[in-house]
Amino acid sequence: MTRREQIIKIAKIQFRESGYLSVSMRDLATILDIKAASLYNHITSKEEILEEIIMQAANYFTEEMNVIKSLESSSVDKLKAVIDHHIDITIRDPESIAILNNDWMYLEGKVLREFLSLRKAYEENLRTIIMEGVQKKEINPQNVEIILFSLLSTLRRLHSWYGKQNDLSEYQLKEDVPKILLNGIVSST
Amino acid sequence: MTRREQIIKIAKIQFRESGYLSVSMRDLATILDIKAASLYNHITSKEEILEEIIMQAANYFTEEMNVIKSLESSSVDKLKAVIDHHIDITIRDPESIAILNNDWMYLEGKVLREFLSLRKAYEENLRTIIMEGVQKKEINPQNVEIILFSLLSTLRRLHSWYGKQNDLSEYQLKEDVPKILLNGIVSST
DNA sequence: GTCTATACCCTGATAGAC
DNA sequence: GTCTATCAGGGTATAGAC
Repeated sequence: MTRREQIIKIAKIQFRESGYLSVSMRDLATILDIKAASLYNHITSKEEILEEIIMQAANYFTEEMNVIKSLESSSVDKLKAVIDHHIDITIRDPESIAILNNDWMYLEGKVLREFLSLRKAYEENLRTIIMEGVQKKEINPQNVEIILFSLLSTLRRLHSWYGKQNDLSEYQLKEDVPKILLNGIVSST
Repeated sequence: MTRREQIIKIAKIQFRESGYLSVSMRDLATILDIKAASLYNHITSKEEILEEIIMQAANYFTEEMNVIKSLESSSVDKLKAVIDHHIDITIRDPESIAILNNDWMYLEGKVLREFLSLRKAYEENLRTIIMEGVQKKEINPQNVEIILFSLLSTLRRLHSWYGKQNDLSEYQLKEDVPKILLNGIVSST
């Protein structure tokens, strides 16, 4: 692992734990047992670290959404694929997901605009899936925006309930989250 | 309105917009058209402002939960009451809710411990309501932790979809959010 | 109650020796 | 590639005049 990769690995852990603004370059350097100035031989700025972490995750979401869009499945199966994908990436890389969701607003300029564009496109694609499901009567004819909001709110916070102590297990996430999101809570009998 | 109340009112708006750490005392002072030093005649520290905003909201949640606990209703009606209450307070005071959910980790010492204690008790009470609902077969026999997580994730992010432009309306929140959270998305016909 | 002036600390980042 | 030394700027907060 290169020094650069080490820096980003440590930054992921620290940013997730304390937030981007609360972690200083000196903090990162101390953990790596070097001086803060030495970090700048491997990265050009603190923000560059944030950009790399967030945009890598954002691009991954975009790619997966493009795959799901082109599936020839029912709308509910597409929704299920979106949910499964969120769960998978949350289990595999909870730090990146936490940072993407908590600290994206500290991106600047062109990168911020690019991030917002990807995010908007992702939401728009998910909205389309839901709308088609309503049209085909696979999905209850309720407010599409609320369904979108409720789904994304839960999926985007998965990281905060996974990967620490006495939290949800991988099995629980994969088995029960899709059921509850799609089928609801209240018994229909 | 006293100067102190003015300071807290401005702080609520700014903290919600930019985050606690990104708003400086100089920022608050500039908006009030005074110098930063003058703020300290009305408050003792920046953190005191945060504490007042968050603990007021947290105590309010606690009081409401105590009312709901003692209702003689079905578990589903209690859940509905919890959801309605979140929606009401989000509509009435979105700034406080946003700050509570985004910036509670910047509380320190005794106040932080008090906050975490209230939060834990709130979750425990909600967990009990869900468990009783499962026992009485009002609620689907699925993982209680997942139901709790999914519900709280959505309710705690309501503020981010309300109160800016082209977002959810008050009517949409009150009408559709409870339905979707309780009854799910997928058509059961 | 507000001001000016300032103390003190921490931040991201750079220059240049080794 | 890491170091020491340092800079410029921003942060919270205080002292004391008015």
